[in-house]
Amino acid sequence: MSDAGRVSYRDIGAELSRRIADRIWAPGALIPGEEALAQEFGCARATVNRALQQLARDGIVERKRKSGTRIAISPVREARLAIPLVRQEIEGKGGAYRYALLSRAVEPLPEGIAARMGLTAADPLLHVRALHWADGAPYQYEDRWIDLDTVPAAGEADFSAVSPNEWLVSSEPFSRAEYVFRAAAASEEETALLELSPGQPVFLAERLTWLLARPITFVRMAHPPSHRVVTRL
Amino acid sequence: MSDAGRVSYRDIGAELSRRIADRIWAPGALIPGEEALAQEFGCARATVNRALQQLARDGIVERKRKSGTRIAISPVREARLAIPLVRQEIEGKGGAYRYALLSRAVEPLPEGIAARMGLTAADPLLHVRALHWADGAPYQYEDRWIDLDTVPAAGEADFSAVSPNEWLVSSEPFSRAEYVFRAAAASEEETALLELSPGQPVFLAERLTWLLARPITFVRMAHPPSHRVVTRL
DNA sequence: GAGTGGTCTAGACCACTCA
DNA sequence: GAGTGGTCTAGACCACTCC
Repeated sequence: MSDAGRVSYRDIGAELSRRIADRIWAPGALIPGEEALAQEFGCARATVNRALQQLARDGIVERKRKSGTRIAISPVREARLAIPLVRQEIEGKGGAYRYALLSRAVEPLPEGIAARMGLTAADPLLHVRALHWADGAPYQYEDRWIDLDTVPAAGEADFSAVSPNEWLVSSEPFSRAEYVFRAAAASEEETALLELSPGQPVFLAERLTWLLARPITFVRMAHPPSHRVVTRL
Repeated sequence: MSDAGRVSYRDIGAELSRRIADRIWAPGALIPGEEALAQEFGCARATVNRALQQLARDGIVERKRKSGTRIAISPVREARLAIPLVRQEIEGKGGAYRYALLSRAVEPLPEGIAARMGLTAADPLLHVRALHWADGAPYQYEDRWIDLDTVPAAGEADFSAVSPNEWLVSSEPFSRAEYVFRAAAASEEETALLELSPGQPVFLAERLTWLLARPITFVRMAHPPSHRVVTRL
């Protein structure tokens, strides 16, 4: 037995990727079935299957039963975007993290945010505003609304030491979220808090989180224009 | 045999997720080994393994040989960001797509971009500028540099009918790409082309693509502030 | 050394989809 | 109906890591 020569799903994935890159199989082309590839590589079909499933997850190929596996025409590749806590994000870059609570009050929900959360405007929600610094410079202004019906325990938390970001993650770990990234002109408040010059834009990341069908929190995170969101594929 | 009652890796993933959500296993906790879970669920270890690998990919658990599997303390969940072609992006939303080439010339590479591409400033590269519309409104201004040493065929393409975006995707495989999202004040050119009011910001997506160690292309895509990048997790 | 996850195999049956 | 991928099994051995 050639134990050392055992074929791995990585080997197969690499070889298939090479063939695609080298245009041996052009975009749109149908490639051999799993059985045939297993024979060619001298391995079990399950091993080929695993390699192909990975390529399919990465958007390199498209698979359909009965039809077979094709090279994706336009590689709608998916980027993976890690979304850490602000503190981890800053400390991960070697920066010094500082946090301060700006305000905390139960207030009526503004209409625009109510619509996005699927709630009624003027419903009372917990409104928390906070600022995060990296190395002494303003890094993120956090403007958050929390539904106390869904997360009653948030009513007891005072957020002066632990940011609502971290508090929520550690108390409600498992939920569905939607992120929106966009650019906007900085409001007066944002200009002041982030120490911007007038007219500078902000980078906005807005996150909406649900626990099952109930909204937990909506947060708007404003960053100075030096902010970068980086991803690789 | 209860064929209908066969246990799927999805069932196991769902049940484990439920236990995590219900805090039966708190963040940081060590969960039973694969062997034990396989016995509990009455299935093969491979099935449990597949479920756990998926949870690990999603950042829900962390696995280490010998140590076992733990619930992730802070779910640094990864968002998946689909990166389609501009045309697909627009048509996928039901919009009418239009494209026009603005300019195409071999020019010396500006210093800032040369540094990011790992090239020497003043190297001659193909500079292509183009505009993409959705439903008659400017959607994206594309400002692209292409390394003709790596992609000589681009010298023959005229890009008047097919955007460089689509041409490159369908003719040149790439091995690695890096995206940067950020906000910036619109330049005069961007203000004019995207039909913005003075002082409005733009949303920038910059993409750098390599074939092995060689840079293929750098592109800066500027969108009006109405643009949204949306992702779920 | 020993425990736990990582991977491969050979075979089987199922599920979807095309013709 | 038939072809192709999707999944599960039972068993085996390997690889990493903690002690």
